[in-house]
Amino acid sequence: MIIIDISIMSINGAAMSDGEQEFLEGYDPKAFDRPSVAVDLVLMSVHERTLHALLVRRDEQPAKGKWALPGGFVRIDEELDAAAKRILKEKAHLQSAYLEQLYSFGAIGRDPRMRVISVSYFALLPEEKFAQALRSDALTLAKITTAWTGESGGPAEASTETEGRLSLAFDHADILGLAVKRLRGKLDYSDIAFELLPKQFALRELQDVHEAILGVSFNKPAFRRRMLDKGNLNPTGHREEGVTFRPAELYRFSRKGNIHG
Amino acid sequence: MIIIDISIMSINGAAMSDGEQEFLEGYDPKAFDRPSVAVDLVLMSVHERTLHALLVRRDEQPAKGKWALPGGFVRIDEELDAAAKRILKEKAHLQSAYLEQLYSFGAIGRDPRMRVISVSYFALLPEEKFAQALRSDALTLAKITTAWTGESGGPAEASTETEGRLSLAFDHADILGLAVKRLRGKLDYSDIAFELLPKQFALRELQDVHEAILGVSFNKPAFRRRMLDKGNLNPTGHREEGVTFRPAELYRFSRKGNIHG
DNA sequence: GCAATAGTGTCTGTCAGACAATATAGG
DNA sequence: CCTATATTGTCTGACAGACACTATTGC
Repeated sequence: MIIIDISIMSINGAAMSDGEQEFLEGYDPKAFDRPSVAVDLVLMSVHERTLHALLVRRDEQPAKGKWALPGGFVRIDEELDAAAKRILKEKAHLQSAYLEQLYSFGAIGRDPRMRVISVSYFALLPEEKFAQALRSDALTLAKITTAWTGESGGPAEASTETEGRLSLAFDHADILGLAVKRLRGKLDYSDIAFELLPKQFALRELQDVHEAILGVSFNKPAFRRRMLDKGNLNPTGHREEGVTFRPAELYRFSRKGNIHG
Repeated sequence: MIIIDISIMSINGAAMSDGEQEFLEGYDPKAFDRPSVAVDLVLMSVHERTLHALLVRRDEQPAKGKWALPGGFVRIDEELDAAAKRILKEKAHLQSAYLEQLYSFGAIGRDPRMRVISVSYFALLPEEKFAQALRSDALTLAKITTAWTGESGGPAEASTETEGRLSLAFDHADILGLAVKRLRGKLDYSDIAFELLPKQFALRELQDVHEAILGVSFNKPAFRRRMLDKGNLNPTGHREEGVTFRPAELYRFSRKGNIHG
């Protein structure tokens, strides 16, 4: 048995009006009992031409020893986005990242402790920032694969060189799968690809990002044209360094576009 | 006190390890103060070539007298989707509808009573079903407009013939706006347009739905070709009735497509 | 026949894919 | 010059928009 003191349920609110009090008393007590709300982050980047995510090893029950998405409970006086940012700092040691709310997972048995509703976020990072996050021992960089392609959806698998396929905690394989689906879906009509690249990048790097995420390969001249015709890539005049062949021009993304006149 | 038998916690999955069991017995739920979790529904349809939504007049504080999205609290032993379906039945008197989770809103002061995190859903109905929902006096059919078009986003406005522009409760104008944005975004790559039409419909009706939602008008032959070329519309052999001009062929949507050989 | 809308055929501009050709770095 | 990759140019096929044309219903 678990014994829960219901008195904790009313500490948080402002004073209630009479009408409200009456309204609440007419309810089934189970309707008034509250779930916990958590935030889980899917931190993704492209590394070695493959989609990767950051996972944390659980050192507490439940699912102790398994790999999980970095997450934590939302505080009673904390906005959802603020909770996501806090977890980004606390668990991944990152000051900032592109963050976007993904989906809320609320299946009854997803956490064996109690009813937990998890608001998931997906986060995108340029590869350079992964190193910073990986200073923590508890974190690993896992390769992400899906059995499906394109629209369909479903869970994703995570694996590392040393451990092979990882067993993920809770319903985190589903969350990961949805994050991949969303990423694939938004890639070509939004600007999120640039969140995965450094400030300056070669067009080939941009193409690698697209190919890694969508799992397809593109015709190079057509891809170049398609990207440049959008009018939001500006050549910097700088070139790649340290390559043994012709160095590529580096471009910079600018949100504004080139519409003037 | 509420006493919960922990046996209900294990319906979901594999048996728990010894360590997990031990952990659960020592777990103190008081450690976290919890927000309330609610579900709000954006019930939409196309009526008289315009996007409309179902709103309910609040007869309780807070925001008494204002119009709001039909909603309610999620019960502690209820899945999120199940809560959405329950509210669909209780508040809109509808047995079924296309339902899809939209976004979770958790701003601190969005509900003056207490911290409420609202998981919003958007629902699509064929116009015929609106009549059924409107049997309740508390409900109204409001015309939805947005100051923005296309991708940008922002709040939406609701209005009726009798009351003009409505003042919506809480952050419901934002939720409505996001629902419209999602609907516009998914319209041409998904099958959701057919959720807004009866089983059999004329191509002109399908075009009306697209035009009402996107706020643009299409070239008729091009629209026809685009829809028919997808291969998931089957002519029924039946025709429109009660029109004073040439009656249109009625089509039926089939998810499978025509891929055979 | 007339009005009104359904449905078809054809031209054309846009754009992505294929592929060949040229450019430039290190050696 | 050779290798490897960047970058450009040209052809072509798919497809949406424009628009003129034909078809069918009630009156």
